[in-house]
Amino acid sequence: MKAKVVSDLFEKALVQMGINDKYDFVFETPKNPEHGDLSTNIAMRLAKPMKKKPADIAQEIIDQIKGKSDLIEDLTIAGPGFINIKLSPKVYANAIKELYKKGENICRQDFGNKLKVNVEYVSVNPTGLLHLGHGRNACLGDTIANLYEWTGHDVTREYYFNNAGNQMNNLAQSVYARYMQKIEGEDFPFPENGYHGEYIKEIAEEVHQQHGEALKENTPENINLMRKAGEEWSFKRIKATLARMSINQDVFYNEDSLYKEGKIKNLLALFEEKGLSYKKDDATWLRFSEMGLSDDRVIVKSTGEPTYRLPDIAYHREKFERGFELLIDVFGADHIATIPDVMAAVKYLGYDTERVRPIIHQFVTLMENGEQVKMSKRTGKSYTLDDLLDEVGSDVVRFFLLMRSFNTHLEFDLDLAREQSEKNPVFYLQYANARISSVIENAIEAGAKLDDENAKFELLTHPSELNLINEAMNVDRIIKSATQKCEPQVLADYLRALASEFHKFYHDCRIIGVDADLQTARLALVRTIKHIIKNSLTILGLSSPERM
RNA sequence: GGUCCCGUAGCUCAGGUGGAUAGAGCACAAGUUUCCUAAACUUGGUGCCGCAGGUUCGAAUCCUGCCGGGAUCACCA
Repeated sequence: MKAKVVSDLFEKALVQMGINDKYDFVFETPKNPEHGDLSTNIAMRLAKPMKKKPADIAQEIIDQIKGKSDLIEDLTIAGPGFINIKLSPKVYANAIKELYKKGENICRQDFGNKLKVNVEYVSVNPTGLLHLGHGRNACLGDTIANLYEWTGHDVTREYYFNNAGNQMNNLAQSVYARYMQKIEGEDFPFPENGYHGEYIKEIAEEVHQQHGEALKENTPENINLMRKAGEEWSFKRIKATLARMSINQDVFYNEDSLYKEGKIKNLLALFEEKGLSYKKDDATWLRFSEMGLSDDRVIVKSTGEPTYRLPDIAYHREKFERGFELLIDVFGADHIATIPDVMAAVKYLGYDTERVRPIIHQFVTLMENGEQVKMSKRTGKSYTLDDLLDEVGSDVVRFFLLMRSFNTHLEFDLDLAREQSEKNPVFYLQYANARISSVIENAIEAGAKLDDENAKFELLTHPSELNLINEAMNVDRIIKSATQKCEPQVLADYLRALASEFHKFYHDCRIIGVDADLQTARLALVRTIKHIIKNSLTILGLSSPERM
């Protein structure tokens, strides 16, 4: 935003100097405020092609620009050849006015051009409850979807699940065993690789309540009932847990429909037709070795069942066929190995892999008193996402899961999360919003009028005001960057910086009761800040309480 | 062994396309409120940026090799 103000001037200056080629140079905000509001490395970039000293080039540029714009107060040469630019306060006044006009639309952008985006996340099979890692996946996916929505994309939130196959059999047999143990005692054998979670007992209990002892025989029909019961029980709770974090997906895509609708068959036929698959040892193999990967892999087992790769590939193809132009897949680090296979196959099928964006997030560990927590103290069972939501609430869970870059291992500090005080970073943000609400309320009571597009923003000259405006000016860049990087952490970090500038401003500058014009300008400023904070919190999926 | 992620302050982590004196939160210490919410603000300091080379005016950032931690490498999903 700031750079826009000066870049034209610089480009004109270069033309004046007879430099018409494009060179790579940047404007940036110096870390050290003594270096001005903006600085550019242009002179250093030109030193080599022009065969002159950076300082001399810088001086030439400065001579060209100086005095030509009332937006620039001063230009100086510093360090190895930087040009430091001191902007006139007018730049900030213009900027905050522009932001103020956006009102509640302030975090919205439209660079998405209605691109059809599919964000797939959570996607756990209905065999149990959600845990912390799933929580990270869910919050990431949901927030990425929010970001894309706010930037003008046409977003579909999707959940892909599989309620067939080995794991579901396993679930069914586990429920059956618990059911039988209930009737015949603890000696009834439990399947070796069964699901040991306590929740299986709950499911068995429900089955028992509903059917009594009628399902004692290990028949396919009865096992199928167990499976259904387990699936429904799990899905109900998964959805409920997600809803507690305000996560509601649009499409629940069942892997099974790929079979029912012949998508798997079609794909197999296509692979065969293209000579990409072959039979060996009764299995069907895909020639990944011809797609740039090292080894061929089985896609249909000798038993006739496909491996996970086949439906995964078919599913991606299906998403493209449904018209999506960008596929974002949110996976945990344990899925890392499947991605190259899918990508290679998708590419070979003629789709643009640039349009597939796998987001692999690292694991989460829950820490308490410096030690890893695996079991819930209260229940003695393994720690679920619901347990965490019970303890600290959705806002804290979401923020903690989002405040770190997805590709670093995340330590969830339970002690800090439990802290209902200023130590908790979530409250720091929400408090800024609540403070502004309160000020606005008081201002209205005192008879201040709020809707003033003609507010005299040029009166905002206190360093704390300028710093706050300066931070607010970054909002578009941040939202865009967070979206393109699929990195909510960028926004979370920005929000903290913005809240910090706000709190400093609040401390230094009174709003109500100062000179009328200044009061109007400051009210307009804090309302703008409030919109940014509130919208950012919304994008992150957090609430913005008006009072705290 | 191959592939991916990570290694930055006591701890947890940031570090837009390479830039000037590497930052924040927490923890620790001291202070600020007759005045719009003190869940706030102010002050205090610590870094072989894992190691070693390379690229260049300039590297925490890019390249190569190594070391350490995590994940993953099925006719399991």
